[in-house]
Amino acid sequence: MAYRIPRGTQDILPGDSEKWQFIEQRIDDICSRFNYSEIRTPIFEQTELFARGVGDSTDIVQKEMYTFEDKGGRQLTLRPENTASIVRSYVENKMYGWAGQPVKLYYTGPMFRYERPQSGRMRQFVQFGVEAIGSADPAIDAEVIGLAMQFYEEMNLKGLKLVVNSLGDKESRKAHREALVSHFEPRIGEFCSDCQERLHTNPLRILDCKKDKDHPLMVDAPSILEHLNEESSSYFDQVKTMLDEMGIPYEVDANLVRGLDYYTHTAFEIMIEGEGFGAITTLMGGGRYNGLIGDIGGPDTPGIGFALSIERLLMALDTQNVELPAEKNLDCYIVALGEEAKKRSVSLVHELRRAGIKADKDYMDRKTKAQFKAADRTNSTFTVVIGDDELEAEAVNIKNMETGAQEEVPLSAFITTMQKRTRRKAQ
RNA sequence: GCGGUUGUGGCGAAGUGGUUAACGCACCGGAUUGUGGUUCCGGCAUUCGUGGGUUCAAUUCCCAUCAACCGCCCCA
Repeated sequence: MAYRIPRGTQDILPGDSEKWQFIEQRIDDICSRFNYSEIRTPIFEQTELFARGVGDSTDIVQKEMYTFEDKGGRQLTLRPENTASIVRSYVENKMYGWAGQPVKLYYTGPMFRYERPQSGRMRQFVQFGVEAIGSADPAIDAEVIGLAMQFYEEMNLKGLKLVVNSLGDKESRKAHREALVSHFEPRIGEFCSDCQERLHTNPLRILDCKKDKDHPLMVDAPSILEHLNEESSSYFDQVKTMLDEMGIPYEVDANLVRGLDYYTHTAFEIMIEGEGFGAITTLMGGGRYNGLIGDIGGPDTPGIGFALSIERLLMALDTQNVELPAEKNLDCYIVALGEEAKKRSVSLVHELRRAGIKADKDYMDRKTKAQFKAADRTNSTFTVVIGDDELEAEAVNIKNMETGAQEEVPLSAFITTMQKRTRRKAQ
């Protein structure tokens, strides 16, 4: 084989594409109920947007971006996530001036990260996410989290765990950061090289380190929750209270940090428990990003959102044996016998389709028996036989594939008869 | 970037240093004329990821390379 699919990408073939379509319908449906509108932004942006938006110290920016230069010498990057793009669009299109604040948006589309592919991790993967921009009401935090939980519930996924934390506002984060530096600095030499780096770039992420998680200093490391100022603390309490009132169970994890720099206040993740999942347990991640819009050059505006991977959703559904509709079926398959009938079947099948009927015919010059087999494979409700006898009689033979019953119908009444039998109407 | 496993027809999967590379599924054809889902019969890899080496001989041994899968880091 001469050409291969690029590493870390996949073809979604018939049999699976129906599952994707189904999920996409459910996304559109739930977002419409929550009053979120779809936004579609480009698949690539200026590299600088991600570097600034996502954060220079993040793994995404440091080692995972697909960056290239175009013929005009512009530095561009395939989007590794969508929030930065949406915020760019929000600012560029001056959405802060729109009627109907907050602006509530959702998207579904491919994201790109240069990673070693493995279970649940691809170089091109599809995220569904929402962003609510313009409101600093804890109720919108609860709504966004509630939307994510409701989505999984409607997909019949079980064993989910919602984890929440607060990263506080700028002031709280600064206090926490200083506490972290003074806590770790004296013994930073005992930590891994990544953590030594993090001490100055982003000490918060030391808490997230898996290598050093058993180090004695980790146990009594300063918690962000202890450094929240009154406003931040009260905000977090309100979000939690609302989740309680909505009947959404959650766990507070003070070490939940998230890998992107822009988060403030509420951060959350949905994990899945259970076997057969490889190394991946995070299905969705999100949080509030009150500084981001300002960082990107817009007015100081609060925002919150989440993103989840469709691939991981499908994996989860698969491990729990949740069936998704994938079967296709046809109303009518035309079996044509003889040269004359084969020619005639071309326009016949077209007429059926114009009449709203799902129809197909043989294109492989198969024998009678094989055409019936093919009809059977398409799960067709009816088979229509047209051969020399029928042509002579100006009629067709309609066979019900379930009962085996056949009836002769005049050609002139064929289409209307099929419409009645299949209850289809012209489009 | 590092580590592990694997690489035989459309798919699944045996196999051996030496004439024609099992088997199952799928597919195609046939079992008296134009009728499916069962059964029976027949067909379907000059070739064993790619390149090189050892050998009289390699799909089987060695080396390299590529790819896939899984794991680490981190994430969705």
